[in-house]
Amino acid sequence: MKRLFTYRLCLIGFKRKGFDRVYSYTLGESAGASAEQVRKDFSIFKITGNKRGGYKIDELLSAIEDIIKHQEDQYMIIVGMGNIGRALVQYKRFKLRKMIIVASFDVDPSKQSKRWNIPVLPMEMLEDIIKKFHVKIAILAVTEISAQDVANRLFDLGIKGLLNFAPIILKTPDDVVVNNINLCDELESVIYYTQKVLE
Amino acid sequence: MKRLFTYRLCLIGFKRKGFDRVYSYTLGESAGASAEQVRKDFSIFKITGNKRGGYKIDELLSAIEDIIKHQEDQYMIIVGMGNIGRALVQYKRFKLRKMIIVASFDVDPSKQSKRWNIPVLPMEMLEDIIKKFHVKIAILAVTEISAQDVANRLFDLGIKGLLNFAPIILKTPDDVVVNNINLCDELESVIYYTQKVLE
DNA sequence: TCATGTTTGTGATATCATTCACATATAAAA
DNA sequence: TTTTATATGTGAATGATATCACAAACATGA
Repeated sequence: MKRLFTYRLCLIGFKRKGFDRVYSYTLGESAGASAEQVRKDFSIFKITGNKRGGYKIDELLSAIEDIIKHQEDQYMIIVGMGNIGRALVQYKRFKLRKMIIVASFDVDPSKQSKRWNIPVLPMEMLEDIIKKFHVKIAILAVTEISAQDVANRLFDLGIKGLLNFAPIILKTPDDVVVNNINLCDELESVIYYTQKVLE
Repeated sequence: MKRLFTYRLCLIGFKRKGFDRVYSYTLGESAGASAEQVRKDFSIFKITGNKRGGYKIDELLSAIEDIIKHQEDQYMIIVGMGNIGRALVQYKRFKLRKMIIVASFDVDPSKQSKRWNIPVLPMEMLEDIIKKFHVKIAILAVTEISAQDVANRLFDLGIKGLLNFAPIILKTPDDVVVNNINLCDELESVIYYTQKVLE
């Protein structure tokens, strides 16, 4: 599944370079997987190519889109307007992927201005917005101190998917999906493997 | 390896809550792994607990630190002062983990002010800084258009580890470690699994 | 001090993921 | 049209990870 996203990325790259076909070998090379891996992955999802001719990039891309599909706009909120929250609010790429941030929230009233393209609201308005836009997905970018409390509140209000930037493993109900991004750990992992490569 | 970071996170959490011991079951529960998994992981790294008494959190933590170890400060640079670059420059947590961002870079002269605690320099100064601080690790937060070019330049200047936020799979020399973070994909993956959980 | 219940540490086993190997299809060239 | 070289698609083999099952250790309470 993770690889599907990588393939898509590579395919977009190939398309930009003017190709209209790829071979499992080419794609694998660029995505960091073996050719067989690529073909197996596709066969699992019943994506089929052309013997001898490889895969047509456009067909492949739309097949992948179908699997990852959410054709409709996905409304989302961001909670926590610190460094990361602010960066994400302004991140333009979300819109291209039909991911719409309808509002952001922060406890700090001084952050509740409308300097950004998206309103920064007080926490009391969480319920209103979530109900109004039927928000199911939230981005959590608060401190680790308040992360669990805020998360609980979001779960109570019906949030079912969370992208969590707080450096803490949240306790979550079974029917909620959480994806943790810990920037320090990601960097630390780079450092670790770099040191290993350098013997 | 990935789990080691998760364990550390959980252990810090337990410590904050006042515990001084954990059991494989407790830790696994909180880290999203089975108890056996936790013990196996530890046994691989020769981390040993106390039968019946579990593991002492402090000992465990320092054992994990030893494995992930980089006791010395790690000097790093950030290239690209867009939304993400700016957020990372201000991200305070890096310092706590001995990861020091010595400078950031951007092609856009208008961004080369000293508003931040860290200087924003023109690309021409890359070599100077990398040489001066013996920088081996870089964070890439430029657009996908220029990402490959900038990356190549960094590799030429001796960068061996890269945390890449550009939505592109980079071509890299064998002795370079790259860790990709694609925010859209991370969010999309949340959406995907959330839809799945909701049947 | 001893018995007891609990938790670790780890081979054996099972599950999952990747690679191999090759039959099959087919685009392109002759 | 026929040949041929090249890719796919997929079972079988291998390798990697996770779970099971249980003996050994030892805190704790009687």
